[in-house]
Amino acid sequence: MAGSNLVRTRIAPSPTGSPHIGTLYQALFNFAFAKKNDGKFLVRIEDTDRERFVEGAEGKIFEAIDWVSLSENESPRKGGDWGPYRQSERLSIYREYEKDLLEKGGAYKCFCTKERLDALRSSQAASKQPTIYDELCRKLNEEEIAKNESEPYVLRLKVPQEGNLVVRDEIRGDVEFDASLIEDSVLIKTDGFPTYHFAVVVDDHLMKITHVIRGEEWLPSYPKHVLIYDYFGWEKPYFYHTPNLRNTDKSKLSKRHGHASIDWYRQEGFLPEAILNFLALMGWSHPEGKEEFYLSEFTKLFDPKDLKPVGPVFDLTKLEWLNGVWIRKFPLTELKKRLLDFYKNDKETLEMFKSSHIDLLIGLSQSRMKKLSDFKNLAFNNASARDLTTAEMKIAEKLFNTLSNIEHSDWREERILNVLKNFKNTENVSMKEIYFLITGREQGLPLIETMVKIDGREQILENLKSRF
RNA sequence: GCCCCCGUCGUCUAGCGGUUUAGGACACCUGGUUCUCAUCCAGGAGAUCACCGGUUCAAAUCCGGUCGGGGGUACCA
Repeated sequence: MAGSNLVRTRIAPSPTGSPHIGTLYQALFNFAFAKKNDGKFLVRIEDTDRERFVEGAEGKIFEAIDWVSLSENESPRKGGDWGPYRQSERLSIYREYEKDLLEKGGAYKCFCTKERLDALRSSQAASKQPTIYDELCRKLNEEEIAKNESEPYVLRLKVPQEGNLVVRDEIRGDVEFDASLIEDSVLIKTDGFPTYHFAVVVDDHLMKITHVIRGEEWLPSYPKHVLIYDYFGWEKPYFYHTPNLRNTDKSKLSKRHGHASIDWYRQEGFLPEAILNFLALMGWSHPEGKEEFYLSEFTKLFDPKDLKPVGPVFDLTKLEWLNGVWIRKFPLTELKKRLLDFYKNDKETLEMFKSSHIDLLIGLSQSRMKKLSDFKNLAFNNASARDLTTAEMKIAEKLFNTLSNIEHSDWREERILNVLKNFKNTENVSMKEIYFLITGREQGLPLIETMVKIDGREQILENLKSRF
């Protein structure tokens, strides 16, 4: 490819809001494939839309990339040989290639005003056949080009008026388009900024991208990109159009219907490992049918051509399960680190981490957490779920008396267990009820261990007494 | 409307013409372990492979059509 066998991939996010989970999805594939081939993975910021530009959004994209450890080799922040990596800083480059394209006959200047364009486009014939509209427009502009030379214009791609355009997608095979149905798209806007179509091609070529792995929403405009490559006489990279992640109602994963923002997953206490693992399972499957694997393993196995073209529904329930799997997989020290980081802005909870029992609490919570956010409630919430009924109060009082009979020095696990079992039989109550009486909760950390190692005799007795 | 892509349990998927009574995972249900819950273990239910037609001795697997879903149709990406 392009005079070198070094694989180079990229993601090209737009700084238009909080980073989207779909960006991570693309990043994962591009990162993995580059790594597999000892290539380079880069991040290019596509900030050509000044209307939708959001200050600070770029920083959040990199924050997300760092969070999941999909670190890039080249980018605006890391630099590289083929920068700048921000499109807004490449305007002069596009201008240069505009001239080139014009000379090669691949594009033309269009001086049409918005009004004239709308009129052309809305004519009945043109609305069905862009070719007609394009033809009119080309003719008008040819006549006017000399006298309008100083007026603002738009650069438009010259799409053939007839014939088929066949493009190759490495996942689906050849895809055929009718050229007469493709509009002469705008390549450079009046504000001097390029549109996506022009900028991607120029940049991917200049940045020596060998494999373009991008969302399937680009498939319909793919022939335009190919046209540009061909006009320039450039070698094309391989293209893979990945399926889009879907909401439960099958629509494209959006902020409206689902959880599209990476921030949300982070705030909920999902682990980067689990998210990546889960994302890898969308459209791809492990050759041995494994469900849980490390990024490093995925990186060795992944080939974008194995991707399924079907848009997968993003199933939060399975992600939660997988997150639990990863939480259980961690050694205690690692889990503690993650927890500490997760609660770093929650002063009150952070204070609780100073408890001398913290390691025990984490250990006991580990198999009971699906998300890091579950820990707080599991380990530190002592509030009763509800008040006791009068019948329960009677039993609670008996239980209190029974427990009180255990001497402080005898407050050991096996002793308590025996007493409780005995109580259960004589009073004909279930262990579940006893658990509730003592803890005030329907479920939670193991009862006896917490009674001995965490709360202690006095605390338990005091709590129990307050309930009746 | 037009163009393009897609269509296996509710969801993620295996399957690439015969080894398939279509396999695994999540979720769900049952049982076991257990001081509650969870973990863990064992088992169960769940898909006429969207539908119709064709090719073939043989089709979830190949072809065509229909329907359904998604995406695109911007001086947004």
